[in-house]
Amino acid sequence: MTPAPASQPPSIPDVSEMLCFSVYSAEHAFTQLYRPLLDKLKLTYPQYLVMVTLWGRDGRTVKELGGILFLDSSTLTPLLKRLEAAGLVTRTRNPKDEREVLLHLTKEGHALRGHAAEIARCIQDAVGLDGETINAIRASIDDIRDRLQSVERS
Amino acid sequence: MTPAPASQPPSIPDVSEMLCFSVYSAEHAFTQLYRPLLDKLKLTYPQYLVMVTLWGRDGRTVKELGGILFLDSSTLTPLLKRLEAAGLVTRTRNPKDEREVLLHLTKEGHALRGHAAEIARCIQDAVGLDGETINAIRASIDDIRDRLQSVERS
DNA sequence: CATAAATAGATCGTACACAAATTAATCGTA
DNA sequence: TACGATTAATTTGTGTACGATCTATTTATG
Repeated sequence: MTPAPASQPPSIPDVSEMLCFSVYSAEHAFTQLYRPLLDKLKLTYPQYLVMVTLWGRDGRTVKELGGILFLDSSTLTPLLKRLEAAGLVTRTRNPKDEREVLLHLTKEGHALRGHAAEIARCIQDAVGLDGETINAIRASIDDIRDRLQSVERS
Repeated sequence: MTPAPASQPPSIPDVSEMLCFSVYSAEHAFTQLYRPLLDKLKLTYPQYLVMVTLWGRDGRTVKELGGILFLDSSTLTPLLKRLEAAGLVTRTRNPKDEREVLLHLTKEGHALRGHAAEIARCIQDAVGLDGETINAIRASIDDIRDRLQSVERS
């Protein structure tokens, strides 16, 4: 007597064999690895991504930032208010178009950049793969993301 | 005359060139693609992952489920209570060890499995890559996840 | 067998993440 | 130029996520 009839009608793959779960769990692993490193800077991982974007270029609008990070303003507004409260960024309305909010790094915000470079090195070491290999994997993942996004829009 | 002095002291890569961001944004893209499909089942994406795990095998503890999905009880308890309230799972203390909570699918929980198979097909189509290619990428991502996790533990 | 240590869940506080609704400013077109 | 449509950001409500803490139960050790 078998303990259970193997599996009901439509067979669903094991969660560990699903691509979406690989991505989901890898995302968790990155977040967990970043957490103790970012704690020293009093930044969360999404806040860090925002800071990286602003270190690249200052004076962007919330909309532009959201376009880069694929985040909506309802996520960014409270996050940016926390960064403002922490003294890392300023949020000012664009005088040319009062609908827009311009984001600028403060002196303290710029100063964090140095520590962030160390963190990037830590993460590189943790992944432990050469740049060539990482770029190839990154290209694959970006390809999948773009495919998913093009379906979303259709 | 260059428009800006290239970059301040330590150079941080563009966010779009960071592996962690690829994973982060791909995760978003999956969530966004799943959302309208799962809305029909009144499930969120993390709830769906829990259901997939339970469709694979019933009667697990919260601990076991968390081990598979890399989630802890403070995330799973409220999520499972919502699934219970939706009539999809039951949560009962293990009489053999009252510390544990056993998770079982209800008839309604089992019934959803059929719809889920359709969703899996939709996602496959969205990715639009053959199984061979997907498996290779999945292996790469899982490898990175495992590397990150082994560093976390050390 | 009594009590300390370990374990499994649950609770609480903080911070994303997003849909839907709201407010304010700008644009398009008659 | 008036005014409806569009746009940018904010607010609100729901649902993850997780660290820290707490409770209840089981296990280990004297």
